[in-house]
Amino acid sequence: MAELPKSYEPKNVEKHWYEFWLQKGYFKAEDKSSKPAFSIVIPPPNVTGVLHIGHALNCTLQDIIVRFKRMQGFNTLWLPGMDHAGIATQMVVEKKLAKEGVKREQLGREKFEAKVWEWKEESGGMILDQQKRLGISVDWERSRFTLDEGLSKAVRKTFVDLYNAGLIYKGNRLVNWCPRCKTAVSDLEVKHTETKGSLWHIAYPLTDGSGQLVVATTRPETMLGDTAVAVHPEDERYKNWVGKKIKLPLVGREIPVISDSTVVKEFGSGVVKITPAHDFNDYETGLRHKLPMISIFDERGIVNENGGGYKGLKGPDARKKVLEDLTALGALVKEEPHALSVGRCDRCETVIEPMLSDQWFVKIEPMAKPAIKVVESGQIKFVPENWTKTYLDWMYNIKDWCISRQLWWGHRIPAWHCGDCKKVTVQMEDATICGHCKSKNIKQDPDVLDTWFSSALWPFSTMGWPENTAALKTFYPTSVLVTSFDIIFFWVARMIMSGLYFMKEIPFKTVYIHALVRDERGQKMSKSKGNTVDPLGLVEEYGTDALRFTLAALVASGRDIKFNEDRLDGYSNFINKIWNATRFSLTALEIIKLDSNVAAQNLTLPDQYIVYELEQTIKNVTSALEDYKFTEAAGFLYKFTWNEFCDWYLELSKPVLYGVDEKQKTASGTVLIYTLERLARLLHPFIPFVTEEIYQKLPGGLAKESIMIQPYPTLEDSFLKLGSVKASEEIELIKSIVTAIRNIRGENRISPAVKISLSIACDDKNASKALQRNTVFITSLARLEKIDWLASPGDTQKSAVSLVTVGKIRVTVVIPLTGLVDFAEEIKRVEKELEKNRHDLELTQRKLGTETFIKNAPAEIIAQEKERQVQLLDKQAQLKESLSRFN
RNA sequence: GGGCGCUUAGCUCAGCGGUAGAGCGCUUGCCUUACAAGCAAGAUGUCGCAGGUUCAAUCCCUGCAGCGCCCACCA
Repeated sequence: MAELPKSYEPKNVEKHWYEFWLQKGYFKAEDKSSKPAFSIVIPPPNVTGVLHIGHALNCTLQDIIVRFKRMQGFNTLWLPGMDHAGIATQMVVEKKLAKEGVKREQLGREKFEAKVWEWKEESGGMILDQQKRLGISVDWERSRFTLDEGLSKAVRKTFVDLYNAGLIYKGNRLVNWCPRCKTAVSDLEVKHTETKGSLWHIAYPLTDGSGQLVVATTRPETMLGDTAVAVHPEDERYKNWVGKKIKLPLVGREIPVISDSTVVKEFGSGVVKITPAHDFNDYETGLRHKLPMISIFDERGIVNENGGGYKGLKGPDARKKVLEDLTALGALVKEEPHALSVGRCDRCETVIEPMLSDQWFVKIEPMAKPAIKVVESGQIKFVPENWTKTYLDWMYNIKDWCISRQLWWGHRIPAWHCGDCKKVTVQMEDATICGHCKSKNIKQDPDVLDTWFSSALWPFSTMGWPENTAALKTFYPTSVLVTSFDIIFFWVARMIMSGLYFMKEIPFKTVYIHALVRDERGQKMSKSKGNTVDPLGLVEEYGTDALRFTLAALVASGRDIKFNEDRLDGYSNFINKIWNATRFSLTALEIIKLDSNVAAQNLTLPDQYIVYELEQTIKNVTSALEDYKFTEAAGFLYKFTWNEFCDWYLELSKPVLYGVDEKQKTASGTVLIYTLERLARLLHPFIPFVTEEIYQKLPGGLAKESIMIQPYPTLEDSFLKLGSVKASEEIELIKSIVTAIRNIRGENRISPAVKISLSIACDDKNASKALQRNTVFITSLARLEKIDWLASPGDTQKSAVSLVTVGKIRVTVVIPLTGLVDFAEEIKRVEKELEKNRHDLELTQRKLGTETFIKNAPAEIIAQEKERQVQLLDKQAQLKESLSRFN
């Protein structure tokens, strides 16, 4: 057998195995199969850039699930792809062009689009490489891009169908407008941030000269577009003013005083200026009162001709000038500090300006209703559950969705405007004549669709919809969607709505929502903050497996994961630990033979114990994974691997493997390798590379072509019959004895090189026999010369004595200390134990002394407490006696 | 203004009705022929604060405080 390196070197193996898997086609799913289907569609990353650690988390979790299901025998599809990410990508390319001194307008639409495609190839390639490094087992041949021909067709069909159903309409509405991106954005793309501002009180004179009304506003420049002033209908102060007219200062326009119940009397002066074209509240008020709506800004946020003398000024400059002029007029009554929330563009952080413009909308309510129902009824489940409420609350209050964007990168809206009859033609095919008047004087709508419009179709558009494909039949609805909470509204909700509308079926049965990864101070990672953690850097340093295991172990956190490299460091040691356990096992194989028909009677106690523990681990890990409890599953695996298999079993197996009993050697060696093989399979979904490497090193006959196509270990495995609970319990006793001896050795600083002799007395005959049969394990692990088995402790002069109890069995370990140590250490050790004993005993006795406890607690608990008391008293007596001997 | 989380060992985090766990860090001793990225032993916690429910509370309930997130048109 070839020598294995002393430490695991991921770099040498990861690339190799990934290519091997690809070449073998293991990631491919079957459109038709006798196996049950399991499917996941990947949340497509934006083509804009490199993956961050959040993607790594997202991919890792999905890959764990997918590999687990694949091994369980499902026809498993994990469908990959990328999102064209309209606004984000356009911005990136615009920035890149700006560096070359080019504006997109100079290039023109077509050339600009070509540039984006160019860039998409480059950036998309990088993402692919990154994903591969993470080991994701997606079916690459099914990879989709939201601007693919097929998906574009799906988008068109969706648009046309919804339009024909009256669920898409075009309207001149007040929308969120980003003056920098020069496009409308949806409500979700506006981020509100608390900002310090002012509340300015401005005097508006009445036209009849009977006085003035003072309005309060945070945006004085918008007065240029005021078309009314409103007061509350029951506000006694202003009752008589309603119906009168005001002469708007600076502008000179006459506007009415109206009454509207949305006005809050207590706020400011109780008088509100109404600017329907630049404020969402005012817009509503304007509609109710049929007020004129005057836009005063152009698409760049600069005052237009409606702003009179202020034309050409940018928002902030206009404000300054308006305030100056008002002051000069004496109309500025006062200015007070006022905190307000300012909406900013999600992408570029520019302050959003509500603007009137022609946009396309989805009438969302008819689609929302069924989408609410399927979640309320539990047809779609959120994990963790509490996200259900978040989802539903948003859905109950959902508003029409503005889907048009004034961008060049994206799905062009399939609508053609007629220059003659002015009507709109909406259809699948590119139109050449007007569908109404047959005129050829038509032009396609210049706008593109919101990126999320195409993402909403992802679970079925990627499988070939609108064609009725075999893939759809087999894999839709998908099994689970894995994503983070920040896109529940953007994406999850819309997929549910469109899935139900177009497929008449839910898009996925479970939505697993995971945390967001933040930096070690809890800040959201972003490029601008420079606090991003590059997963590839971590992969380079620690290996993919270590990163994956760490992410799985950390994911249980509530809402966010503060990424901490120390944890990664710890788990990378874990990978190395497994590697070395393998090295040991394989070395052992050089001296023993494998026997697939290993006879139960040749098994050692440790063999029976480890198989039993393996069985428990299979049970625990499988059930944790079924429930998406990744952290728990990782924990079970970690404990079994390190604390049972390595710390105890491997050590226990040494005296056997290096011993003389050939039958035992064969049996033990076989159990060792078989357990390792099952453990590798159990671990594979989490750490695919090292487990494949290990698997491939296993002796012939045991290792098949690849670990990733082997079954996930189950309780049906006949090997597990070799396990025994009783053996596990006996090993527990041995562990306790060994630990007690080590404790005495350690505290007394008895050199590990010194082999000591001691005596052990056990009060239980059967246990005593069992222990004696297994003496070798105790002497080996505790580094003993020999053990005298006694019926009772006997003479304990100048000895360290330790009472070990497991269940009802009491074992006394007596270690003669003569000539070995200074007794002062042993006295300290005993006193320390006595102190703890005192404390525990007090707690127990207090409990047992409480009448209500005896009366109300379950018998089981009382018995347990009594047992504890007996043990503690025993121990106390022993400790006291020990002390007295040294005095 | 509504909603949701979080607060556990020095740090990063699990756990969750019966006397607290992991990794890193720390102390002591070990190159014991798988692993010094290791082994063994050990120290460290009024489980945010105050009430309540319970025989029993870190865990359930209420209130409070601190931190964070999401949603919301109070100009």
